[in-house]
Amino acid sequence: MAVDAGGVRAVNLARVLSAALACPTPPTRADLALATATTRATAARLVDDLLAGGLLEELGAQAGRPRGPGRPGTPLGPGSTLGALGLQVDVDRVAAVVVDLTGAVRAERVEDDDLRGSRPAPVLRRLARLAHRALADAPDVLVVGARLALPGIVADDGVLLRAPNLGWSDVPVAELLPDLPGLAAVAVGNEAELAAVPISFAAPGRPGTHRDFVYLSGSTGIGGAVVLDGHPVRGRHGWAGEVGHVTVDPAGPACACGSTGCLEQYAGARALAAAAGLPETTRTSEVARRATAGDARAREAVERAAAGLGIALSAVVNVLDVPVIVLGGHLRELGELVRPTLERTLGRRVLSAAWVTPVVEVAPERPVAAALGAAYVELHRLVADPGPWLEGRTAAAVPSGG
Amino acid sequence: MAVDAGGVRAVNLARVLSAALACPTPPTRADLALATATTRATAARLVDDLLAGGLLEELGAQAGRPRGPGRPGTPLGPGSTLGALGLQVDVDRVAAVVVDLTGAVRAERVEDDDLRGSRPAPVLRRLARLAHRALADAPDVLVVGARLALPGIVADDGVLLRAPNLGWSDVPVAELLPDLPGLAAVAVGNEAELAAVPISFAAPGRPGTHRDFVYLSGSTGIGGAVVLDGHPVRGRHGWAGEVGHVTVDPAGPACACGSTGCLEQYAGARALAAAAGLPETTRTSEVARRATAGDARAREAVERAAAGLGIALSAVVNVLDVPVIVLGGHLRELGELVRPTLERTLGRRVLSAAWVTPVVEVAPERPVAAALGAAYVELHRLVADPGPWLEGRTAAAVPSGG
DNA sequence: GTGTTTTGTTCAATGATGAAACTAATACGC
DNA sequence: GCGTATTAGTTTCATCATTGAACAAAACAC
Repeated sequence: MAVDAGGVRAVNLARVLSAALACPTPPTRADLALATATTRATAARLVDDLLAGGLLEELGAQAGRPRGPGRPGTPLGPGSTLGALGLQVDVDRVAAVVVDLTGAVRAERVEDDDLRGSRPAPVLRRLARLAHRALADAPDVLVVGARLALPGIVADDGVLLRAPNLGWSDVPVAELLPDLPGLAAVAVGNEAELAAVPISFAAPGRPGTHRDFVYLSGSTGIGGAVVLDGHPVRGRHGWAGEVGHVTVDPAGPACACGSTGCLEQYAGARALAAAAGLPETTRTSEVARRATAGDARAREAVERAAAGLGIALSAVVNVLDVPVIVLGGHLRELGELVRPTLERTLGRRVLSAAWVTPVVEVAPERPVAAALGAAYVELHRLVADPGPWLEGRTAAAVPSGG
Repeated sequence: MAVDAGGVRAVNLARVLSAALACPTPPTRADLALATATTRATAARLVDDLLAGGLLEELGAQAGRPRGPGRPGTPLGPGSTLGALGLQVDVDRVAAVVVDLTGAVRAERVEDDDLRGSRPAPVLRRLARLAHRALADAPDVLVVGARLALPGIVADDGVLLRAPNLGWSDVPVAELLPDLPGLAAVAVGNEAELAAVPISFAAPGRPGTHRDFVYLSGSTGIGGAVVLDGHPVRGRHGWAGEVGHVTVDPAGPACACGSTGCLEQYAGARALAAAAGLPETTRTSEVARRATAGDARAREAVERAAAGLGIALSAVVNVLDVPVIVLGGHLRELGELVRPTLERTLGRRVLSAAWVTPVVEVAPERPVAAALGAAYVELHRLVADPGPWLEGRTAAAVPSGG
């Protein structure tokens, strides 16, 4: 069973499907044959299987094909009947989204709330109710997987080891979460890592603008994700990305983690508010508003955050050679305010800046980015190996309902 | 040409060969069939091709096989007629080694010298002469590739952008290096990244003790390499691993790179010597000797280096989740002296240390580690895709000489 | 309306693996 | 010493997916 004829078919199914999803414009069977360096005969057979499985769909002939001589091809697109459930528990909200293979959000349920210091079990029951409703909102989508984004360190077996801002520790999330209809299990992942996925991908399987970047996330704390060559760097245990606890200044203020001078003490939402002379619960957008309006203390706080970010991110860039930094989470609000100092610091402290200057960008506004990314990841699992899925429902009709 | 029958064969050849090299004890055809989840018939066919190409060899029947009922199998081992040339230019030496697939060093030529501020062309000519002699030392090895390790930032096209300690800038190394007999081109790579390879691999294709670690290298400067899941993290342009310029303390001493408080200013060989009140060119082993002997300034210098390493490496571990740190280069000499402070700092500053404490190890003494790793990398290229090699020499006999 | 062009389909040939039968070589038991 | 059990390696045939070429379909262009 190393790689036999069946294995070849599985690989080529994935290749054709990936190529189809990656196409900026709906491809025909002939286009896919070209893209995957195979013959039209093979591409057509593989496409037929993918159509039967609902992974691809034949689009109307009008779908923006360039006109010209010759028989017009049949434009193909991702299937709209297959989707995944993305879940998110954050300090500010609970969310559930259903996303299909085209990238369309077929259902979105969000409940804003302050979940700092909450108890896991009730929150997870609430999340399950929300997920139920989202699934009911999209009855004609066959959901092939579910994943939950959590702002903390997650172990391989689905146990949340620690989410400092939620105040959760050693929570067996996968077990506690009530069963969802038609879904075997809910996978669990880190919020920043999952929120970075919609930056890497414009839609499931379709490359986004960047293949290599650091994404900074978070609200109170600062989480991060490093994406290289389109894949998140997860580390030995999947705990990579704790940019918030990189030391900015060993003589700096004490951090709740036991260390001193962590980035979080400079650019975390509470530290930022405190430095601006405001109550710790002040939203970052308010600090940014005051800094823009000319408030001296607010401006100083923002500068301090920018300098801290510069030092911590210089370490990341020096060690990982990532040319792009995307500011997400509450750091979005600071955006242009921190850019000058941040880019200047990077230019000075990054060794390779002489050849390539790191670029700082602001992530698009998207409160449920992590849930969206969670859904994408589940869809990518399907796309990466469609073989078993197709075998599992041979000759099965398109699902008629949830 | 996506994946056809020929592609299957290529993949399975690589699978069988990789499995054979990875085996701790010489495997038989039947063992390989088991290891690659294929049938004995297929494994035997693939092995025969690999034998014909010299990639595998049949060992004597006495090669440590467990005895028992049944027909004894034919133990197989890596071919001893195929090898690669590993080259190294360091501030302290020039080296050329020929390593075969078994991992045996068939030739080793080293010339110690101080190459700080040297001129590239003469050094590269000298390296070529050394390589010639090494190749002549191993006439019965067919050399399939060559790679040169350089202590600096290397671009994809083989240009050395900057090697601060050598004092080289923008050197088109691949062009300047005189041609070597029977070798099309010499690839170029970063010294730390290549020196880390023999830590990942006990022999070509044979896993070493660690799959995930940070390797610290260097003499004057400090280079680093991060290995995750057995593969070095190279970054967007291949410039990852500049641990030496991670900021330890933004208020620290100025660094030649233009920044302040870089790790190099704490744990670099010159900084270490200076902090110990010794001439900058003092070898690190001398500083270590004095510290061990009780010299107060030397001990302070070592402590300062250990603290700096702790802060910089905490950043690396927080961001990348690498559980093992291997001290190579001149940091080997400090070894046990820095371990207590280093491990303590890591324990305090690494967020995940509560679950997994990072381990600090000292690399084995091996002055030509980078050259060795360079040879391994070339051999791995062959192992990863033996198909073209086998086709290129169909029915060719074992080479009778260089 | 006819010719050209490109798409999609059909069909025999190719090539590698899988499965099973067969031969080879050793240990074990009597 | 000899037969049996057991495992290794080889041979042969069937299977399966791709390839390549020929064929049918559907549009544009003159």
